[in-house]
Amino acid sequence: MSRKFDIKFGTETFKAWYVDKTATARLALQALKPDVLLGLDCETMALPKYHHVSQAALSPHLSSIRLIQIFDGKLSIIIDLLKCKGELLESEIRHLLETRRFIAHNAVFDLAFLKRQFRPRSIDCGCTFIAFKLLAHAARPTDDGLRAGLDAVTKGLCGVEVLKSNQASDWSVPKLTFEQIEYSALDPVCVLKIAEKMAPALEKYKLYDFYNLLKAAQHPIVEMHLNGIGFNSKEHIELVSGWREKLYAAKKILLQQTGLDDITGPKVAKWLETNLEKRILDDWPRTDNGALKTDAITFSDFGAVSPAVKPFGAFQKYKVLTSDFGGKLLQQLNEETGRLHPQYHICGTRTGRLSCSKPNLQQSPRDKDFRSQFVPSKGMVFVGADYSAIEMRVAAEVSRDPAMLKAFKDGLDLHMMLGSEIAGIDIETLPKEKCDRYRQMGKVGNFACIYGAGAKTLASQARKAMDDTSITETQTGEIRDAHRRRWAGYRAWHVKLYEKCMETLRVRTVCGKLRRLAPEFCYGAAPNTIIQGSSAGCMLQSMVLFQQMIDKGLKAKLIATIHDELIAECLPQDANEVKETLEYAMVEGFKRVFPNGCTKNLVEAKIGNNWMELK
DNA sequence: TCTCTTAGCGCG
DNA sequence: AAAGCGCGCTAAGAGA
Repeated sequence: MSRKFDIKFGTETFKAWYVDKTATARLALQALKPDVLLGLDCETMALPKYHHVSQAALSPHLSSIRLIQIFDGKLSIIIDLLKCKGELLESEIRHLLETRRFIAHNAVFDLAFLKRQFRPRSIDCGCTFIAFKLLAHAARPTDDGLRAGLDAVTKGLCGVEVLKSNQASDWSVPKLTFEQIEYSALDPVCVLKIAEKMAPALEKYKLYDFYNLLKAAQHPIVEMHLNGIGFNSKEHIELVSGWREKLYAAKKILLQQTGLDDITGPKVAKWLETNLEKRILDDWPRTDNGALKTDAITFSDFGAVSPAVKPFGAFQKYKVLTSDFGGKLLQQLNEETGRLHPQYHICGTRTGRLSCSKPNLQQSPRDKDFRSQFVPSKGMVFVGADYSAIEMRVAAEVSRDPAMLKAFKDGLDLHMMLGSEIAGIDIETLPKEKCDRYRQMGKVGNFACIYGAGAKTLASQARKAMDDTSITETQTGEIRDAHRRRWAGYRAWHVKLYEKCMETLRVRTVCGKLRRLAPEFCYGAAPNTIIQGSSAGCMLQSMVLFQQMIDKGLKAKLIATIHDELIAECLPQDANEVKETLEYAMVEGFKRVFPNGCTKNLVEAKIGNNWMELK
């Protein structure tokens, strides 16, 4: 039964209108004030056939929208889509979505459902969650204790208490309680109210340009989530059983050697404490709580001095592979699509990168057999590309180091260049058999030193990367010095940035994201934020551009992004066109951030039948 | 039994 | 003078 009632937001009172008749729903839509920004929220419910799936209501493939709530500043309408149906209503909602401006809290969630259910050509929708995170990162040095839920933000910005109990309630019941309806009416009100509070702050911190980029990026990001990625379960199961065998073999040896009942980090630490010689224990690194560290780098560092610690490394590798990537992925396959549907979190990091979860595609092992399990839909191919040495490129662009800039312009190998500096010999005269080793040292040096790593960190990194426990801190101190000589302009930029940062305690990426830093982070995190964050901005721009090409008719789907890599899929006969378009979008995305930047050898896309083949 | 923290590790 | 950074996920262990 349709119902009109009053709702209170603090001291203000607004009208609300719950509608459960199709004809009335159309009247309610027409009652919305024209031309104003609209607060938007949806409540979703699992489809009956997926009631057994936990959290099904969060997946757009396993559930549908129960309520759409829209607030125009005076009136909040709640349309019950379980009761209101029909093509006419659907086309009117689609028209509303295509022609009005909206704002929602964590809009990517609502957008995924709205896109699937109403297929609008586009939706102009801002996001108060993104805005809140941007402001938090600009104002606070850490995220500790930060709550970004709609209720917490409303309390924080407007001082108004709203119960969020409705969010977890069952939205699939045939007849909603009045409480459910009342609270659902309030959600879009909260969104519009906090948006009004945040707008001047975004202006003040000069965050609007970056906010608008993230707002645009919602579209490709929702597409990637909805599209998902194919996964070969059969091959995966075989690979994992191989890992398990290796794990058990390594475990058996260790159990015999140590006499322990199980091999766990804390137990191993205790065993080492009682079994290693004192002179080794004195040098062994410890955790914050005083226990012996039991990580791979420590084992690799001490493998040379004590043969007893060597077998722990291999065990750990397979322990992680089986627990993180064995079986867990299969559980996340979507029952409706049979695919993985990772979630990308806009503003999920303080630098401006995306983060990813359920599953986190970004941490997939580089193992060939593993990556080859990610596949296109039947009859399709992958087209993928990554930015070549994007962080070094951005380091060159922001620092204006003449040697780095020239190296990119001439298409040279920057790792080899640092390698020859370390060797103290010109590249041409460097003996062939020594080239690989020095290049690898140069690579480790380039990646660690731009963020201020010292000899100690560098030594651990080099020992692991080069599988050589004999590398000393004296040697890596020389790598650091060589880096400062070879890229002297970069060093000067870094020092200057550090000094400025210690005064302002803030750093801004080229794309405009502002980050507040604690003083102890001004040395390493400041250059990292600028370089990593601006690189991420290039990718955001390129995703937006590529999706625009798709909207204009390019026959492709966006599938995934892994920081500097973008993957699409298409029919084989369209692959060449898609490949060219992807390269264009990524080069253009870089140029949006660095209009005069060097794009030589920046991107080369590949066509393949699985993720591994794109490398 | 559940929740929270710590240590460790996968990736870029 | 010296200082790697950014995530998400898992198991183990501690505490409520």
